[in-house]
Amino acid sequence: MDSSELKRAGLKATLPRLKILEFLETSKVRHMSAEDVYKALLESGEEVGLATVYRVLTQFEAAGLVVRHHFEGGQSVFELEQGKHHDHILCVRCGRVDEFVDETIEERQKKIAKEKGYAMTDHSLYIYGVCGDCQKNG
Amino acid sequence: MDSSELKRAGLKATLPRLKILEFLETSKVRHMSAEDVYKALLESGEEVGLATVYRVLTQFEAAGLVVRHHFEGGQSVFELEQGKHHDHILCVRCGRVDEFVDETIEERQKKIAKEKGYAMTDHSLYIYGVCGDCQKNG
DNA sequence: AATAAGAATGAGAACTCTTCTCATTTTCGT
DNA sequence: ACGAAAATGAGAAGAGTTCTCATTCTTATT
Repeated sequence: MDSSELKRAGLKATLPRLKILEFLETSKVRHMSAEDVYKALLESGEEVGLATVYRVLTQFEAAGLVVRHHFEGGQSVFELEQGKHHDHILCVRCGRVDEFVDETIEERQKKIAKEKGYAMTDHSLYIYGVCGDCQKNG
Repeated sequence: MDSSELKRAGLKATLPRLKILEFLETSKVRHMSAEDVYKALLESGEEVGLATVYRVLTQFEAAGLVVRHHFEGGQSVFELEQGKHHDHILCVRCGRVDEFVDETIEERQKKIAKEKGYAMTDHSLYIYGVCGDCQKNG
């Protein structure tokens, strides 16, 4: 396990943090709730408390290692930071998540914020729909 | 009090529903949580249970009288339906909420959904920032 | 490598928002 | 006005998340 990423983020290289980071980096699923991370670690035999998972994910978010999303459904979803901003389109049927970037939308948002007199700090855009597979399968 | 709106929406004209609807229609604040509605009714001497407020707002949403938003911060916020779709820009400092419509963004969203193979059902766009007043005052 | 000080962890309590349960009350067609 | 069906209110319960605090781990220093 490599602790340099944590150190670079200003976090001590503790075992739980290393395990969580490693899991996020090796998982094929990119968007996970705290509970998802907790369960996955348990199943792979790692002993990490749920409170720690929440704490660590929040720290990772503050450190910019991870991005937190508020998809519909109430619980936070975390995603490894990949450097490039993107928005999400999700399937309301199966929960699938796809990503996209649209420069035109980005520009319009900046324009709107300026027009309304806001200093824009952030934005979130979610498109909901039924994905191709779910349209076929009923 | 006018019960025709409720009847039109397929809901019995009960006292709690009338009071809640009237409150939503006369309030100057347009975006309110269930708790906000509950407290406001209490203060004006109306006896309505919190569970009923939640239930009724959810029914109003299903009936299309009201739109539910998931602003950051965990709790649902409700807004009287005004016929015309719009998105929101909110101040992270004072909580102020402004509305906007941008046809270009709407179009791009449809295009993206189509490209990704989704049958779009809905979308949510929130811009966060610091409003003009808050920029001046610190 | 041992130590000591401070930070992090884990278990469960606690908290917030929301929904559920069910006995009681209200609505509305007749 | 009556009665069946629906709605309400109070509190319990549930989901997700944060907090508390005693114990354990990390790391800088010997």
